[in-house]
Amino acid sequence: MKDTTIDYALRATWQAVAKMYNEEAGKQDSTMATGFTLLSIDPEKGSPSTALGPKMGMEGTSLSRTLKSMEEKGLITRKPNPNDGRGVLICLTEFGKEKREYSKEVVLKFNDTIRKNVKESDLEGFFKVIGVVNEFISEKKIYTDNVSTN
Amino acid sequence: MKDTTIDYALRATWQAVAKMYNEEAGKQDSTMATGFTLLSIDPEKGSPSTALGPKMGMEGTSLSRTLKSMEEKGLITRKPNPNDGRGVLICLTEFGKEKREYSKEVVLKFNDTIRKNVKESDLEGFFKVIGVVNEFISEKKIYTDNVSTN
DNA sequence: GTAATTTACTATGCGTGCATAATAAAATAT
DNA sequence: ATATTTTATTATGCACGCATAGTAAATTAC
Repeated sequence: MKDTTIDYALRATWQAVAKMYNEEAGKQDSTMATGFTLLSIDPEKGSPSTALGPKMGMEGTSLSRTLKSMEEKGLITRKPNPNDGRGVLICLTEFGKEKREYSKEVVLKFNDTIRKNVKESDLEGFFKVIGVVNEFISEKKIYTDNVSTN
Repeated sequence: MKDTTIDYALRATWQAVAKMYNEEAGKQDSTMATGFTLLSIDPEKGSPSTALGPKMGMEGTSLSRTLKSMEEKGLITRKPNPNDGRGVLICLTEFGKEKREYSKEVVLKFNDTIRKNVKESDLEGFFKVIGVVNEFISEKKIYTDNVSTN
Protein backbone atom coordinates (compact mmCIF):
# COMPACT_ATOMS: atom_id res chain seq x y z
CA MET A 1 0.00 0.00 0.00
CA LYS A 2 3.03 2.21 0.27
CA ASP A 3 4.37 4.32 -2.56
CA THR A 4 7.08 1.78 -3.08
CA THR A 5 4.93 -1.22 -3.79
CA ILE A 6 4.68 -2.20 -7.40
CA ASP A 7 0.94 -2.77 -7.34
CA TYR A 8 0.23 0.60 -5.77
CA ALA A 9 2.49 2.34 -8.26
CA LEU A 10 0.69 0.73 -11.17
CA ARG A 11 -2.72 1.41 -9.76
CA ALA A 12 -2.22 5.01 -8.74
CA THR A 13 -0.31 5.90 -11.87
CA TRP A 14 -2.71 4.31 -14.30
CA GLN A 15 -5.62 5.96 -12.54
CA ALA A 16 -3.93 9.32 -12.81
CA VAL A 17 -3.30 8.80 -16.52
CA ALA A 18 -6.87 7.62 -17.05
CA LYS A 19 -8.25 10.64 -15.25
CA MET A 20 -6.12 12.96 -17.36
CA TYR A 21 -7.09 11.21 -20.57
CA ASN A 22 -10.73 11.40 -19.61
CA GLU A 23 -10.39 15.10 -18.95
CA GLU A 24 -8.81 15.67 -22.34
CA ALA A 25 -11.44 13.52 -24.02
CA GLY A 26 -14.13 15.36 -22.10
CA LYS A 27 -13.12 18.60 -23.79
CA GLN A 28 -14.41 16.99 -26.98
CA ASP A 29 -17.45 15.44 -25.31
CA SER A 30 -15.79 12.05 -25.48
CA THR A 31 -14.21 9.49 -23.17
CA MET A 32 -10.90 7.72 -22.91
CA ALA A 33 -12.26 4.37 -24.05
CA THR A 34 -13.87 6.02 -27.05
CA GLY A 35 -10.55 7.64 -27.90
CA PHE A 36 -8.67 4.36 -27.69
CA THR A 37 -11.29 2.70 -29.85
CA LEU A 38 -11.06 5.43 -32.47
CA LEU A 39 -7.32 4.90 -32.59
CA SER A 40 -7.72 1.17 -33.07
CA ILE A 41 -9.96 1.47 -36.10
CA ASP A 42 -8.36 1.55 -39.53
CA PRO A 43 -9.57 4.92 -40.82
CA GLU A 44 -9.41 3.80 -44.44
CA LYS A 45 -10.75 0.28 -44.57
CA GLY A 46 -12.50 -0.01 -41.25
CA SER A 47 -11.76 -2.87 -38.88
CA PRO A 48 -13.57 -6.07 -37.98
CA SER A 49 -14.68 -5.63 -34.41
CA THR A 50 -12.76 -8.77 -33.46
CA ALA A 51 -9.54 -6.96 -34.28
CA LEU A 52 -10.20 -4.06 -31.93
CA GLY A 53 -10.33 -5.82 -28.58
CA PRO A 54 -6.90 -7.44 -28.74
CA LYS A 55 -5.37 -4.31 -30.21
CA MET A 56 -6.48 -2.08 -27.39
CA GLY A 57 -6.67 -4.57 -24.56
CA MET A 58 -10.41 -4.54 -24.14
CA GLU A 59 -12.78 -7.46 -23.81
CA GLY A 60 -15.31 -7.94 -26.58
CA THR A 61 -18.09 -7.42 -24.10
CA SER A 62 -16.78 -4.06 -22.93
CA LEU A 63 -16.11 -3.03 -26.48
CA SER A 64 -19.64 -3.81 -27.51
CA ARG A 65 -21.01 -1.19 -25.17
CA THR A 66 -18.49 1.42 -26.22
CA LEU A 67 -19.21 0.79 -29.89
CA LYS A 68 -22.91 1.18 -29.23
CA SER A 69 -22.43 4.61 -27.73
CA MET A 70 -19.99 5.56 -30.47
CA GLU A 71 -22.55 4.63 -33.06
CA GLU A 72 -25.16 6.73 -31.29
CA LYS A 73 -22.75 9.67 -31.31
CA GLY A 74 -22.18 9.28 -35.03
CA LEU A 75 -18.52 8.35 -34.75
CA ILE A 76 -18.77 4.96 -36.42
CA THR A 77 -21.01 2.89 -38.62
CA ARG A 78 -21.30 -0.87 -38.70
CA LYS A 79 -21.22 -2.70 -41.99
CA PRO A 80 -21.69 -6.42 -42.46
CA ASN A 81 -18.34 -8.12 -42.78
CA PRO A 82 -18.31 -9.59 -46.31
CA ASN A 83 -15.98 -12.36 -45.13
CA ASP A 84 -17.99 -13.45 -42.11
CA GLY A 85 -21.72 -13.25 -41.67
CA ARG A 86 -21.36 -13.24 -37.88
CA GLY A 87 -18.94 -10.38 -37.87
CA VAL A 88 -19.21 -6.65 -38.27
CA LEU A 89 -16.92 -4.15 -39.92
CA ILE A 90 -16.49 -0.98 -37.87
CA CYS A 91 -15.98 2.08 -40.04
CA LEU A 92 -15.26 5.67 -39.07
CA THR A 93 -17.57 8.43 -40.17
CA GLU A 94 -16.01 11.74 -41.22
CA PHE A 95 -16.81 12.98 -37.74
CA GLY A 96 -15.10 9.92 -36.31
CA LYS A 97 -12.01 10.58 -38.40
CA GLU A 98 -11.77 14.09 -37.04
CA LYS A 99 -12.04 12.91 -33.47
CA ARG A 100 -9.50 10.22 -34.16
CA GLU A 101 -6.91 12.86 -34.96
CA TYR A 102 -7.55 14.57 -31.67
CA SER A 103 -7.16 11.32 -29.73
CA LYS A 104 -3.95 10.65 -31.56
CA GLU A 105 -2.50 13.96 -30.50
CA VAL A 106 -3.47 13.43 -26.88
CA VAL A 107 -1.85 10.01 -26.72
CA LEU A 108 1.24 11.01 -28.64
CA LYS A 109 1.79 14.06 -26.55
CA PHE A 110 1.66 12.11 -23.32
CA ASN A 111 4.05 9.41 -24.48
CA ASP A 112 6.46 11.81 -26.13
CA THR A 113 6.57 14.06 -23.11
CA ILE A 114 7.35 11.26 -20.71
CA ARG A 115 9.91 9.70 -23.02
CA LYS A 116 11.72 13.00 -23.38
CA ASN A 117 11.91 13.37 -19.64
CA VAL A 118 13.20 10.00 -18.52
CA LYS A 119 16.51 8.35 -19.15
CA GLU A 120 16.56 5.64 -21.75
CA SER A 121 17.95 3.21 -19.20
CA ASP A 122 15.12 3.94 -16.80
CA LEU A 123 12.59 3.36 -19.54
CA GLU A 124 14.20 0.02 -20.26
CA GLY A 125 13.92 -0.89 -16.59
CA PHE A 126 10.30 0.18 -16.64
CA PHE A 127 9.46 -2.08 -19.55
CA LYS A 128 11.46 -4.93 -18.07
CA VAL A 129 9.40 -4.80 -14.88
CA ILE A 130 6.20 -4.45 -16.88
CA GLY A 131 7.24 -7.49 -18.87
CA VAL A 132 7.94 -9.58 -15.79
CA VAL A 133 4.62 -8.64 -14.19
CA ASN A 134 2.70 -9.59 -17.29
CA GLU A 135 4.64 -12.80 -17.73
CA PHE A 136 4.10 -13.89 -14.16
CA ILE A 137 0.41 -13.13 -14.30
CA SER A 138 -0.31 -14.70 -17.67
CA GLU A 139 1.62 -17.81 -16.73
CA LYS A 140 0.02 -17.92 -13.29
CA LYS A 141 3.33 -18.11 -11.53
CA ILE A 142 2.37 -16.16 -8.46
CA TYR A 143 -0.31 -17.88 -6.42
CA THR A 144 0.53 -21.45 -7.24
CA ASP A 145 3.56 -22.01 -5.05
CA ASN A 146 5.85 -22.94 -7.89
CA VAL A 147 7.87 -19.82 -7.29
CA SER A 148 9.69 -19.15 -4.08
CA THR A 149 8.88 -15.89 -2.38
CA ASN A 150 11.12 -16.39 0.62
CA MET B 1 -1.56 1.67 -28.58
CA LYS B 2 1.43 -0.55 -29.15
CA ASP B 3 3.10 -2.66 -26.51
CA THR B 4 5.84 -0.10 -26.30
CA THR B 5 3.78 2.90 -25.35
CA ILE B 6 3.92 3.88 -21.73
CA ASP B 7 0.20 4.43 -21.40
CA TYR B 8 -0.67 1.07 -22.88
CA ALA B 9 1.85 -0.68 -20.66
CA LEU B 10 0.36 0.93 -17.56
CA ARG B 11 -3.17 0.24 -18.60
CA ALA B 12 -2.77 -3.36 -19.67
CA THR B 13 -0.55 -4.24 -16.75
CA TRP B 14 -2.68 -2.66 -14.10
CA GLN B 15 -5.75 -4.31 -15.52
CA ALA B 16 -4.02 -7.68 -15.43
CA VAL B 17 -3.02 -7.15 -11.82
CA ALA B 18 -6.51 -6.00 -10.92
CA LYS B 19 -8.06 -9.03 -12.55
CA MET B 20 -5.72 -11.33 -10.68
CA TYR B 21 -6.35 -9.58 -7.37
CA ASN B 22 -10.08 -9.79 -7.93
CA GLU B 23 -9.78 -13.49 -8.63
CA GLU B 24 -7.85 -14.03 -5.41
CA ALA B 25 -10.31 -11.90 -3.48
CA GLY B 26 -13.18 -13.76 -5.10
CA LYS B 27 -11.97 -16.99 -3.52
CA GLN B 28 -12.92 -15.38 -0.22
CA ASP B 29 -16.12 -13.87 -1.55
CA SER B 30 -14.48 -10.47 -1.56
CA THR B 31 -13.19 -7.89 -4.03
CA MET B 32 -9.94 -6.08 -4.65
CA ALA B 33 -11.18 -2.74 -3.37
CA THR B 34 -12.46 -4.40 -0.21
CA GLY B 35 -9.05 -6.01 0.29
CA PHE B 36 -7.23 -2.72 -0.13
CA THR B 37 -9.61 -1.07 2.27
CA LEU B 38 -9.09 -3.78 4.87
CA LEU B 39 -5.35 -3.23 4.60
CA SER B 40 -5.74 0.50 5.10
CA ILE B 41 -7.63 0.20 8.37
CA ASP B 42 -5.68 0.13 11.59
CA PRO B 43 -6.73 -3.23 13.03
CA GLU B 44 -6.19 -2.08 16.61
CA LYS B 45 -7.53 1.42 16.86
CA GLY B 46 -9.64 1.70 13.75
CA SER B 47 -9.17 4.54 11.29
CA PRO B 48 -11.09 7.73 10.58
CA SER B 49 -12.57 7.27 7.14
CA THR B 50 -10.77 10.40 5.98
CA ALA B 51 -7.47 8.60 6.47
CA LEU B 52 -8.35 5.70 4.21
CA GLY B 53 -8.85 7.43 0.89
CA PRO B 54 -5.45 9.08 0.68
CA LYS B 55 -3.73 5.95 1.99
CA MET B 56 -5.12 3.72 -0.70
CA GLY B 57 -5.60 6.21 -3.52
CA MET B 58 -9.37 6.19 -3.53
CA GLU B 59 -11.77 9.09 -3.56
CA GLY B 60 -14.00 9.51 -0.55
CA THR B 61 -17.03 9.01 -2.72
CA SER B 62 -15.82 5.65 -4.03
CA LEU B 63 -14.78 4.62 -0.59
CA SER B 64 -18.20 5.37 0.83
CA ARG B 65 -19.78 2.75 -1.37
CA THR B 66 -17.14 0.16 -0.57
CA LEU B 67 -17.49 0.81 3.15
CA LYS B 68 -21.23 0.38 2.90
CA SER B 69 -20.89 -3.06 1.36
CA MET B 70 -18.17 -3.97 3.83
CA GLU B 71 -20.46 -3.05 6.68
CA GLU B 72 -23.22 -5.19 5.19
CA LYS B 73 -20.81 -8.11 4.97
CA GLY B 74 -19.85 -7.69 8.60
CA LEU B 75 -16.24 -6.74 7.94
CA ILE B 76 -16.37 -3.35 9.61
CA THR B 77 -18.36 -1.29 12.05
CA ARG B 78 -18.67 2.48 12.15
CA LYS B 79 -18.25 4.32 15.39
CA PRO B 80 -18.69 8.04 15.90
CA ASN B 81 -15.34 9.76 15.88
CA PRO B 82 -14.92 11.24 19.35
CA ASN B 83 -12.72 14.00 17.94
CA ASP B 84 -15.03 15.10 15.15
CA GLY B 85 -18.80 14.88 15.14
CA ARG B 86 -18.84 14.85 11.34
CA GLY B 87 -16.43 11.99 11.06
CA VAL B 88 -16.67 8.27 11.50
CA LEU B 89 -14.20 5.79 12.88
CA ILE B 90 -13.97 2.62 10.80
CA CYS B 91 -13.21 -0.43 12.92
CA LEU B 92 -12.56 -4.01 11.88
CA THR B 93 -14.72 -6.79 13.23
CA GLU B 94 -13.04 -10.08 14.11
CA PHE B 95 -14.20 -11.34 10.74
CA GLY B 96 -12.65 -8.28 9.12
CA LYS B 97 -9.37 -8.91 10.88
CA GLU B 98 -9.25 -12.42 9.50
CA LYS B 99 -9.90 -11.25 5.98
CA ARG B 100 -7.32 -8.55 6.38
CA GLU B 101 -4.65 -11.19 6.91
CA TYR B 102 -5.63 -12.90 3.71
CA SER B 103 -5.46 -9.65 1.73
CA LYS B 104 -2.09 -8.96 3.22
CA GLU B 105 -0.74 -12.28 2.01
CA VAL B 106 -2.09 -11.76 -1.48
CA VAL B 107 -0.51 -8.34 -1.82
CA LEU B 108 2.78 -9.32 -0.23
CA LYS B 109 3.12 -12.38 -2.38
CA PHE B 110 2.64 -10.43 -5.57
CA ASN B 111 5.11 -7.72 -4.68
CA ASP B 112 7.69 -10.11 -3.29
CA THR B 113 7.49 -12.37 -6.30
CA ILE B 114 8.01 -9.57 -8.77
CA ARG B 115 10.80 -8.00 -6.75
CA LYS B 116 12.64 -11.28 -6.58
CA ASN B 117 12.44 -11.66 -10.32
CA VAL B 118 13.60 -8.29 -11.58
CA LYS B 119 16.95 -6.63 -11.29
CA GLU B 120 17.28 -3.90 -8.71
CA SER B 121 18.37 -1.47 -11.41
CA ASP B 122 15.29 -2.23 -13.49
CA LEU B 123 13.08 -1.65 -10.51
CA GLU B 124 14.74 1.70 -9.96
CA GLY B 125 14.06 2.60 -13.57
CA PHE B 126 10.47 1.51 -13.13
CA PHE B 127 9.93 3.78 -10.14
CA LYS B 128 11.77 6.64 -11.84
CA VAL B 129 9.39 6.49 -14.79
CA ILE B 130 6.40 6.14 -12.46
CA GLY B 131 7.64 9.19 -10.60
CA VAL B 132 8.00 11.27 -13.73
CA VAL B 133 4.54 10.31 -14.96
CA ASN B 134 2.94 11.28 -11.67
CA GLU B 135 4.92 14.47 -11.43
CA PHE B 136 4.00 15.58 -14.94
CA ILE B 137 0.36 14.79 -14.39
CA SER B 138 -0.02 16.36 -10.98
CA GLU B 139 1.80 19.47 -12.10
CA LYS B 140 -0.17 19.57 -15.35
CA LYS B 141 2.94 19.78 -17.46
CA ILE B 142 1.67 17.83 -20.41
CA TYR B 143 -1.22 19.53 -22.16
CA THR B 144 -0.34 23.10 -21.42
CA ASP B 145 2.45 23.66 -23.92
CA ASN B 146 5.02 24.57 -21.33
CA VAL B 147 6.96 21.42 -22.13
CA SER B 148 8.49 20.76 -25.46
CA THR B 149 7.44 17.55 -27.12
CA ASN B 150 9.41 18.03 -30.32
C1' DG C 1 -26.70 -32.90 -45.05
C1' DT C 2 -27.59 -32.88 -40.23
C1' DA C 3 -25.67 -32.37 -35.50
C1' DA C 4 -22.27 -30.59 -32.45
C1' DT C 5 -18.93 -27.22 -31.65
C1' DT C 6 -16.81 -22.95 -32.14
C1' DT C 7 -16.89 -18.11 -32.97
C1' DA C 8 -18.79 -13.29 -33.13
C1' DC C 9 -21.30 -10.72 -31.14
C1' DT C 10 -25.05 -8.55 -27.70
C1' DA C 11 -27.40 -7.88 -23.25
C1' DT C 12 -27.26 -7.44 -18.44
C1' DG C 13 -25.62 -7.12 -13.72
C1' DC C 14 -21.92 -6.08 -10.40
C1' DG C 15 -17.95 -3.51 -8.71
C1' DT C 16 -15.58 0.62 -8.80
C1' DG C 17 -13.65 5.28 -10.34
C1' DC C 18 -15.12 9.85 -11.08
C1' DA C 19 -18.24 14.00 -11.02
C1' DT C 20 -21.80 16.43 -8.98
C1' DA C 21 -24.88 17.54 -5.47
C1' DA C 22 -26.90 17.31 -0.91
C1' DT C 23 -26.63 17.22 4.24
C1' DA C 24 -24.68 17.96 8.62
C1' DA C 25 -21.24 19.27 11.69
C1' DA C 26 -17.09 21.82 12.57
C1' DA C 27 -14.35 25.98 12.15
C1' DT C 28 -13.94 30.79 11.17
C1' DA C 29 -15.33 35.54 10.75
C1' DT C 30 -17.75 39.21 12.44
C1' DA D 1 -23.72 34.51 19.25
C1' DT D 2 -24.81 34.41 14.50
C1' DA D 3 -23.46 33.99 9.62
C1' DT D 4 -20.23 32.13 6.41
C1' DT D 5 -17.11 28.81 4.97
C1' DT D 6 -14.93 24.51 5.18
C1' DT D 7 -14.93 19.66 5.94
C1' DA D 8 -16.84 14.80 6.38
C1' DT D 9 -19.88 11.90 4.53
C1' DT D 10 -23.50 10.00 1.67
C1' DA D 11 -26.33 9.58 -2.58
C1' DT D 12 -26.69 9.22 -7.40
C1' DG D 13 -25.54 8.89 -12.22
C1' DC D 14 -22.25 7.81 -15.93
C1' DA D 15 -18.35 5.14 -17.87
C1' DC D 16 -16.14 0.97 -18.14
C1' DG D 17 -13.88 -3.70 -16.87
C1' DC D 18 -15.36 -8.22 -16.02
C1' DA D 19 -18.49 -12.33 -15.69
C1' DT D 20 -22.26 -14.75 -17.28
C1' DA D 21 -25.62 -15.93 -20.46
C1' DG D 22 -27.92 -15.80 -24.73
C1' DT D 23 -28.33 -15.57 -30.07
C1' DA D 24 -26.81 -16.31 -34.63
C1' DA D 25 -23.66 -17.65 -38.04
C1' DA D 26 -19.75 -20.41 -39.41
C1' DT D 27 -17.04 -24.57 -38.93
C1' DT D 28 -16.42 -29.40 -37.95
C1' DA D 29 -17.55 -33.99 -37.43
C1' DC D 30 -20.21 -37.70 -38.84
